[in-house]
Amino acid sequence: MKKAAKRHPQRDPDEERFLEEYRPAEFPRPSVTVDLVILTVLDGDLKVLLVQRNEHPYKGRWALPGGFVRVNDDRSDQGEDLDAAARRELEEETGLSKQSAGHFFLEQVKTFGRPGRDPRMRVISVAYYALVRSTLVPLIRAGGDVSGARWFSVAELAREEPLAFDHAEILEATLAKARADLDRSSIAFELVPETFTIQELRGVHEAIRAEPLDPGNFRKKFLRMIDDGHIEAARGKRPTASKPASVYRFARNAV
Amino acid sequence: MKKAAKRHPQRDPDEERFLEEYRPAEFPRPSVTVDLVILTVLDGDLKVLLVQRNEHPYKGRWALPGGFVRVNDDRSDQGEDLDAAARRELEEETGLSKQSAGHFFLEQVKTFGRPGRDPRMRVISVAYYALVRSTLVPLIRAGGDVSGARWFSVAELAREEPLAFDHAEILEATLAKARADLDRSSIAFELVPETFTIQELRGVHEAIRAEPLDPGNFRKKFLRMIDDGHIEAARGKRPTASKPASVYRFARNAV
DNA sequence: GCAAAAGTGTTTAATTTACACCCATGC
DNA sequence: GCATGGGTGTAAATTAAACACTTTTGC
Repeated sequence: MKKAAKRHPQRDPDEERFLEEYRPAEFPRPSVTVDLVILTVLDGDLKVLLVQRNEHPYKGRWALPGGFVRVNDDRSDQGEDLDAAARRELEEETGLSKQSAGHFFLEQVKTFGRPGRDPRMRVISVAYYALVRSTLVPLIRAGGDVSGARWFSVAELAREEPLAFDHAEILEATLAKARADLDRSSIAFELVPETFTIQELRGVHEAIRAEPLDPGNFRKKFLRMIDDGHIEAARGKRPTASKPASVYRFARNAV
Repeated sequence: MKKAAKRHPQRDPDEERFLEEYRPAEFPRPSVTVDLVILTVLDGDLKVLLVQRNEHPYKGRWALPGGFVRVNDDRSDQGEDLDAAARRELEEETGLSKQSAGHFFLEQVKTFGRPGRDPRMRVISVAYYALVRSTLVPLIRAGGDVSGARWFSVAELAREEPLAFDHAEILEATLAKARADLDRSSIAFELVPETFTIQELRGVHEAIRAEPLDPGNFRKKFLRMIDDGHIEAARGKRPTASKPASVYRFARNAV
């Protein structure tokens, strides 16, 4: 990150004067929020964290957690970055801090701004999705300062109660992106423990794609990832209902 | 589109009263703009439309076209949709109207909101990319009301003058998305004429991926798309430097 | 012993990649 | 006639998909 003062070292005096005298125009502005789709895979089931609204509008409905992006027009401090706002919301909502729980996967999905999506005022919302290891889930209920937060199975959500605002649409777009990212990026490793078995990783893939995968074929793909250096063997075995399984680790230093 | 009055038919009187009395909070709000990455393929070269800034900041630099999203807080009219704002900008910038030139491909890329990206004030910008057939390009110069607009070869841009704001970053993210979309979606057809030859389509792929493709192998993939019903033969031949080539058409009615 | 899941192998088809080569046309 | 690029074919390597089978554990 560059310091604010050094951001435009090449600025000429003419421009300097322009900016000193500049006053933001009086055009109406929208509110801007970040909405979070926080996902985890628990018992082979894809789950999303929702909060219940206790104010109008959509009072009583379940909604994605989110909040306003902190902004202002001071030249020396224009507020927080979008990513920072999302990360702040994530930590507030889960009660997990970067220190206590390592890094979180967090990525922008899309921005939603249909007029009328919030009846109170014009709100434009930047949607992010976060992936949380199921090993951290038990910590969340304890730490979260927002009561009325609950994990919902994504599969069951469809036929349960409708979500607030356009959050069903946001969730849908996020799932589509997550499914696409699954093949192209390493997001699956964000949802398994530090070390994991082949079947655990397969479970994550199955949960996100919402369809079963052939264990034998998945294994072959997995072994290929070992050859490519993306995955490496770890020590120990994982006890299962039957034969104990070998555990592996994601090789962060991609070849 | 639903009518505003019917948007929440289920709203209860309690909520109705809440909304009547609701006054938007006094939190600072950012300006929100849309920035457009307008792409075309001309002579096998990927090009982007830029405008020269004639005001501070970044006076004289080249920038992506863009503008403010029109918003307000009236319950009956909260302003225009993000997609609509992008489409309006596109039509203003190119001088092409939907009527005169058919539809345009236009899709959201990502939202950029780093503090300080605009030194005047806090600006959050939703980036879109548009694809324009090269057959329409000649119309653009004539119709565009913005003078100082020019097509730049994307390949050459890197070593030419730097862009205004964070527009180099926006362009980079857009190119990455376009390359990813190329395999998964039918964007290539947005950049060839209504009927096209195999080589013309290959030229588009090569321009976006910035690398040559084997003509024979590309042909096989092309023929497979015919088998799948995505492409169909069209009447006529296209004269070339040598043997005339068969022309095809994109089958909109995907099977 | 038996169920359950780990782990292995086989077969077929489809796809990718790297080529060589023929053929029709404009000049 | 000959260069140019359209159009065709071949062979190896990799990947996807379907499925049968063997092994090791807990109970």
